[in-house]
Formats: sequence, C-alpha cells, structure tokens
Amino acid sequence: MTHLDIARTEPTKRKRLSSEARRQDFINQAIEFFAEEGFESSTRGLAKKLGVTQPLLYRYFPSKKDLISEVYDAVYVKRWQPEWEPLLRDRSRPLADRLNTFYNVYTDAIFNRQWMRIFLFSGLKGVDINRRYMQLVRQRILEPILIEARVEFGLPDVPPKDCEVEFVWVMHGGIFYYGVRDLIYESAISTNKERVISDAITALMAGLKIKLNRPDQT
Amino acid sequence: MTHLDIARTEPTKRKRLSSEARRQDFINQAIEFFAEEGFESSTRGLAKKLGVTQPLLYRYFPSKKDLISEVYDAVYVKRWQPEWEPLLRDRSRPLADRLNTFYNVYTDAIFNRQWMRIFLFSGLKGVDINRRYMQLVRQRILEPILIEARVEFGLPDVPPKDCEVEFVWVMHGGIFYYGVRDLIYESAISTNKERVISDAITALMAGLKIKLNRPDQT
DNA sequence: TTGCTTATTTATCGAATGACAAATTAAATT
DNA sequence: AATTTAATTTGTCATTCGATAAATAAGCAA
Repeated sequence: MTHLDIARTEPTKRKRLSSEARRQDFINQAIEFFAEEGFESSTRGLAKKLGVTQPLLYRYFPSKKDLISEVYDAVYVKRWQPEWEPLLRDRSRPLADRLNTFYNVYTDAIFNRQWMRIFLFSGLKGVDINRRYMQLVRQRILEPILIEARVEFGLPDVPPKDCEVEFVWVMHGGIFYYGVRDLIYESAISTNKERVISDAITALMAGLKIKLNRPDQT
Repeated sequence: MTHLDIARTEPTKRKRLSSEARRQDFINQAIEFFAEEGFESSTRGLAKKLGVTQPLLYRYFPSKKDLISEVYDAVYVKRWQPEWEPLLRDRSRPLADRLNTFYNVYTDAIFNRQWMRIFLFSGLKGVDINRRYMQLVRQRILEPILIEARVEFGLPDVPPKDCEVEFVWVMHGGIFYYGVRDLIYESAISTNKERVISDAITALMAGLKIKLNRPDQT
C-alpha cells in the first residue's frame, strides 16, 4: 500500500538499485513479511509490501519455495556467529562469566520477533534446516558447556552423556522460551533479560555441580 | 480417504450417531487435522479425513472460524485439570516430591503432538485464548510453586516478585521446550521424561534456595 | 537522437479456497 | 407402507492462490 509515489515530491524518480542489491532488499522484506504473516501468506501480499507487482517477484526468484529458502538461509545461517564457541571455551575466565557473556550476545542475535517467529513457523513445517540448527546448538553450544563444566569442577574429561546434554538443553530451552514469551506471546513479566539469564545460569551451574558429581545410571 | 466402506463387509450400514456425538467426533478429528496441517489448511482436506463432503461441515459449524474456536476450547480448556493446583499445595509432602508428581502428570496431559502443535500454531496467530492460558499457568502453577518454596525454606509469606516468577517460568519453559523438541522437532536425545523432569526440579530447587534467600533488588 | 537491454507491469491461466442453495438419501415416526 | 424429519451430497458461486506470457517502461551505449 502506502503509495509512496504520491507523497514524494519528485515525480517517479525511481532510483534503480543493482540487481543483487534489489534482490537482497526483497529478501529482507520477505523476512519481515513471512515472519509476521506466516509462510502460507500470499506472494501478492508480499509484493504489496514491496510496492511492486506480484509477477516481478518471479523475476528474482523462480518460485515461492525458492524465496522462502533464501529467507531461511538469511535467518539461520547468516546470523550464526562462529566466535560463539571459542567464547565458551576461553578458560581464562570462570565458566559462569563466559556463560553470562555468551547468552547475552546469543540472545542479542536471536531475540527479535522476526528470528523467533520464523524459527517457530519453520519448526512446525518440519523443514530440514530447522533440524540442522538444533544439531548445531547441541554441538557448538551445549556439549562445549558440559566439557567446560567438567574442567571447572575438576572432573575427568569424558564425553558428555545424553542425559547431561538434555539437562543443559532444558536450561537453554528455558532461556529461549523466555524470548518466545517476551517477543511472541508478549507475556513476559520482567523485561530484564540480563537478570533472567544470570538467574538461569546460577541454577544451571548449581544443577550441573550436583548432576556431574553424582554417579549416574544411563 | 481410506474408504472404510469398501473394507466393511455389511454394505453401507451407516451407523447414525447422535448429532452431538457426531459433532464431537468432527471436533476430535479436526484437532488431529489442524494440528498436523495448520489452521490455514482447507476444510476440504478436513472433510476428506472425515470421509464426508465439505459442505457437511457447515451443517455442524457456522464457519471455519467457529470450528477452530471449538478446537481451541477442546484443547486448552477441557484438558486443564483443576486438581493440579491442590496437588502442588499439599504440604504433607516435600515440595520436590510434589513438583515431580505434578510435572509428570502435567506433561502426561500436554506432551502429545496435537496439543503441542496447536499451542504453537495458535501462539503464532496471537489468539486471545493463548494469552489466557499463559496467565493460568502463572496463577495456578508458577506462583503456587513460589509460595510453597518460601514455606519449605522457612521464609516469610510475601507475594512472589516478578523476577522470581520469571525464574520459575524459565524452568517451566525448559521442560515445555523439551516436549517441543521431543514431539515436534523430534530431536530430543533422551526420551526418559521422568529423568529430565527430576533433573530440572533439582536445579529449580537449588536455584530457588539461592535466589529466595538472597536480598533482592527489583 | 537511435537501438539494445533490462526492469516492471498488464492480463490471464488453472487450481484451490470458504461458503451457500438445492437436490437427494436415509432414518424416525406414524 | 406412508409420511415426516434430519443428514448428506451435488452443484456452484466469487475470491484468491502461484505462476506464465506478452506488452510496456526505463536505463544505457552508440
């Protein structure tokens, strides 16, 4: 809608972007659009948001499916920061400190309405990239945390057990779900993210201390 | 689909259910259908699953929207058990025991693919009943847990602070998200629900002990 | 200017959607 | 068996969907 042309003084001075830049702009706006309306929403709705006609989209993307794939890629792949893992593994700092820093920067990256909604939408669709993201979290975040915890507690360096990974998953999921309540359900109580994270990490460390020191079945 | 009639020996012996029973059957199958396919899916698809024609649905429900409302009601309202709260408040047992019992029966009620998917779908749609459910969880589960914890720790009976509720939310959300990983993403590692719950409660109790005893800003 | 290339729109297709009215079938009642 | 009532199907509508082809407009090079 919005008919920007009408509001504009210069008549139809259409700045032509390079093909690739325009394409990127389309993808970015598609992220906003599909995050809000869901992937079932029409390409006509998206074109309206873009201020262009619907068939033009097919000049830039072969099909709606391909456009959505680009959206996934921009959200899941391009917003993952490889420096997160070394941050968790930096043994010059106490683990609790590292965890606080990490979860603050990690949630800075993913705690926004678009990321969260696209994650949930795609999860319900059962797309493959969603599963791969979960594996990435396990390998690059949760298992490193367990390894570092054993070092911190002076325990022998054995590979993390499944039920230990699950335990860290619960804490991680609790923080993630705080973001869902805040940004999607808009029902979070405290908007003090740092505080929520530090409390969760306190409980995680206390729980890990108990759990890792207990001789375990499984 | 399925063409049950063909498999059946007696020809077209169509047992006629009472109107209300048939309606309930439609709702139950609609839960399955929309949980799997999403609420955007067609009434024709649902009719196919039911083995009837699509216009028949409009004999039982004025519109698709009304049918979906019935689905929400059946899932959110009718599966909530009022005895959960007294269970949490039964001071004849240690709180950790009560929490274990409660979370096992609570997850028995909600840890199924249908409930979870409908919860997530409706959350993304931002329907009102979703917000009301979150308030119910807070009032009937999380705040009672905090009150009972203060009693357990011999602390004065003051109303729970927001950041304390948030802390319990994180644990609750962690358990909930375990269900999401298990039933929707199908990426849970341990399928030992009881173990996951008891570990989470251990961490919750340890975290609460630290948090409730610490003089707190906010 | 002229011609060439690329971006964008107009017009349209076939399929699928929610909904409705009328015809048909089957059960219930007399 | 005849009649009434309710359940179900057939047929159809206006709209919307993703996608394509052809026409137009705009930038660029000569």
